[in-house]
Amino acid sequence: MVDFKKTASCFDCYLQQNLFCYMSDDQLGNLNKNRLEVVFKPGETIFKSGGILTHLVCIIKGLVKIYLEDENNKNVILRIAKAKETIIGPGFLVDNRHYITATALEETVACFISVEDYKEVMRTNPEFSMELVKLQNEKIIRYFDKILSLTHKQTHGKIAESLLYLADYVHDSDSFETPLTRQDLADMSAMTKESAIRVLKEFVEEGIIVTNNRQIKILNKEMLRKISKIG
Amino acid sequence: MVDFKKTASCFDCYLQQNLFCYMSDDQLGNLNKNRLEVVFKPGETIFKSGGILTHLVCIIKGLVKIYLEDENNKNVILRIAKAKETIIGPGFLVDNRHYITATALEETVACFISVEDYKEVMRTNPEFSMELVKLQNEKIIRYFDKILSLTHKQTHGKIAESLLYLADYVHDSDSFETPLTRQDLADMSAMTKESAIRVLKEFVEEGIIVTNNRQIKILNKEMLRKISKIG
DNA sequence: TATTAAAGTTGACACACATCAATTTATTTT
DNA sequence: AAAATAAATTGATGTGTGTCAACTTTAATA
Repeated sequence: MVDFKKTASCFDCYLQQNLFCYMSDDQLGNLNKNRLEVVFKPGETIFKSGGILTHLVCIIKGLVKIYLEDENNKNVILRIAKAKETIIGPGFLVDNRHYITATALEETVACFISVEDYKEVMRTNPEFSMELVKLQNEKIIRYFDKILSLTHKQTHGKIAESLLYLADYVHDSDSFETPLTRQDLADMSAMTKESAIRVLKEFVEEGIIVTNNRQIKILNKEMLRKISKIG
Repeated sequence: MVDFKKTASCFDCYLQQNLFCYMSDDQLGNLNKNRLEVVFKPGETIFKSGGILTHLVCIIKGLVKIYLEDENNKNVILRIAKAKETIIGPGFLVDNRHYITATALEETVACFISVEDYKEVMRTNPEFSMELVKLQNEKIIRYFDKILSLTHKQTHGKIAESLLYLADYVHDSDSFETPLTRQDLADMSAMTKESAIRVLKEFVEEGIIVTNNRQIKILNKEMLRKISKIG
């Protein structure tokens, strides 16, 4: 029997998340049968809010912007997903609709796994299901944090938080060139792009960061943390 | 063997949620052994953010305010839980900490079921786990809605939404006496109590609602929906 | 390289909402 | 029933941030 754990790169991702580690070769083989890989160019939509959720998406390579859209074309960016993450929209097991939109920020390779296959694994593998509940709960914790900061903090605190998120989570460095536009930064922080630009400018003037278009370097991280904390 | 489905009132709640419907009498018996019921008076805390999550709470009777607290004692009310609902905090299967605070709004009877017992059921009952993922995902969908309205809508839209929530979900009537204070209404809608009061006053002046302290009657629901929609 | 489009930047202005303070009305306690 | 506490209300005021418009810079396209 083929060792899918070695041939299929998306399974590497799952294994790293402890999601598939209790799975038999039979189960993996079945998953592998229907899965498919797609390459997305920057700006392309992977799936769109309102659409039908037929597959779960595992990111093999790239960076993905995950956001909410409202009626007035105003967006809230929930998070930036990286390689080895699986995007499981909340429509899964509910109404099989997408509530979030996912677009590629850079060239992205995504692996699509059928919802039905996923459900079959859940039926036969309790550990897998528990891991899934855990993953969803971790997301809920992040959303709680987001709700608090978007509602209670003002512009400086919110931009500080977004910069820390980019450095610590997305780019893994205090000096980075981000594919995010100023509008994206504003959508992450629930404000207008003009406000985002003005706050960034102030941070530069105060020597907290240096910017050159999308190149951002954090000089005083402690201060950013403080600003983020006090709001 | 005792029919726990008939003797233990909290199991009625679970059965109504389809959570325990696939469970054997053995499994129910085990759950029943450790469970305990507690009565809370209005204003009393059922569990507190930051505390250890040792039990899941099923509300048998009453009304519970579930909210987030930040460092500056500002709260965001996420939802009002009613009888027959189970409160499963996101710390479950993650770090066993509470991220939300739950307080009784009226006399409330709560049934506590041990986290370990719950996990045991998940291990032996895949349908139960899937139902749990579904419940968590339904919550995430609601939180997405909340994030959008709290960040994009202004005071009138947010209060309109809160009033509709109270009428349609909490009190099941367009005319109700709510245990929520004006401060609570403000915390639900992410604004100050003064703003909440002023918006309510305008709604009264425009003939959309009638208020007498905590007694609220919706006169023009269509208008409320419209205001909520346009923000 | 010229041309067009998109993204970024800046300033002037308006206003929605928070803040603060004072007062009235409810609710609880003695 | 009186006193004390908590909740609700109202007005005056300040300001943070959105809006609009003009302009500059960068990136994309012909």
